[in-house]
Amino acid sequence: MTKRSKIPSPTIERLALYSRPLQSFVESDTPIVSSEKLAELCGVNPAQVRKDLAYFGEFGVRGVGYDAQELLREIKRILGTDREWTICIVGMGNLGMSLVENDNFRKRGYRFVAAFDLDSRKAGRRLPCGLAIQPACNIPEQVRGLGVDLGIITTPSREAQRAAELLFKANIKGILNFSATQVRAPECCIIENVDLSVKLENLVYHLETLYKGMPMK
Amino acid sequence: MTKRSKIPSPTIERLALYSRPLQSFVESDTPIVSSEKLAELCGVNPAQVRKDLAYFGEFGVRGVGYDAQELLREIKRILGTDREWTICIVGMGNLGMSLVENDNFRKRGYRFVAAFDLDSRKAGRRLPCGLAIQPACNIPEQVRGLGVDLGIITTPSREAQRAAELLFKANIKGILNFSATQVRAPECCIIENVDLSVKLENLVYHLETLYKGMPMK
DNA sequence: TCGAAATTGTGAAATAATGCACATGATTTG
DNA sequence: CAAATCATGTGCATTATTTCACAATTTCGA
Repeated sequence: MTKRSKIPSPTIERLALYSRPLQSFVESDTPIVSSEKLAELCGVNPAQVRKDLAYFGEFGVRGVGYDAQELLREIKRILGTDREWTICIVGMGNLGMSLVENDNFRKRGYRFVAAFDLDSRKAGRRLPCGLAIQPACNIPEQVRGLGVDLGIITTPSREAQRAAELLFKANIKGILNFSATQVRAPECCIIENVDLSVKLENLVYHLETLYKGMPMK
Repeated sequence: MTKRSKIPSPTIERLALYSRPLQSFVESDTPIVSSEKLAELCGVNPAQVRKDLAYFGEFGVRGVGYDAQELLREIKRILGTDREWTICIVGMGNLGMSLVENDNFRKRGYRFVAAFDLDSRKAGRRLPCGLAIQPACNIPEQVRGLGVDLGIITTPSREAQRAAELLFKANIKGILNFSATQVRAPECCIIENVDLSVKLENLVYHLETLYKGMPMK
């Protein structure tokens, strides 16, 4: 299940976070940025920024700061986002449809190359992006054939595991799962779960405790 | 013994996670559930489940397990999801539209009561759920008037802060921010950020290191 | 050229979170 | 009714993560 790594996983999450303001700095021709500035914009501690980067090398200049463009390039190289990744998506409900059209993904180098739905009546419908919805039974063949890198699951919970199995069959290596169920996966496939209502529940808990005057994190 | 003073925030996140399978158990008339079973379904350690619950009380029976229905009720009470929460959403692009229609939210007791867009040309358009899109300038008055609990931001990054300011003006207490920028907020408003491409980047990093034969989590 | 200011990189301390292991209490079985 | 079994609750050791604090390095101005 879990092997050893010396890189804390919160560090990876934050590297992605840092890249947002860095992109802005590059676009606005701000050549140099300090760990303090970056930390402020990302809501973290400056020492944290430096330590996160230190896991991978020395990218800054003491007394000066970091070259925004260079640091951004390094972070992209570290994360693996310096190349295009292809994605297929299973479950073309409202959420699925919106993700396929999502500009942020495209801008960051992700490209949707196939869209599936378990309900074969949706098959054939053409999406604004040009893709046509395919029946889920096509997944193994299509995904293998296209050499798709990542899968996104946006089916209802009860169908998530079935969608996942089809993706495993296609030998996919990573899945972003938006359904509310945990998917059981073989060793060779990495699953990242994003349960949107969990996020809302977090918010609600904090508001509740705040209102009740209880101490909170 | 209920000691609410120092609740780890991962615990809160997991409580929400536990409620999913618990709901299924209740629906399928499975009255008793063990920490081991629950842990397995959520991909965590059984001791973790017990410890998480122990922060809030003793809900199980030694040698037996937990009453699914009762535990679910308790978790909902703890999280504050035992009542309806009203939501307004700002940014009616693809993502915003899909969230408004999202069934999961409705099932969990969240209700959208207003939808806004900064582009006033979208105003007046009626959504499938019955709401009509309003211009963002209406936020302060409308949100206050309706006593909305939570805000969701689904605008492009560059407009996120502006959307947030309008929500602050309406005295909103919590915001779920889907844009790729960190929003600066006053003390009195809690922000939860959900950057979807950060999730993808995590996945990509793990795949990269896997491919390169590097040790990983 | 020197000293002050700025800012990184990092060892070590502090804090936080997890998981083990076992005492405890419930239930079942022979 | 005793023994075996099961599963919770929890003290404590372990592991993970964050933050501090300061030496090292660069820049700038007098």
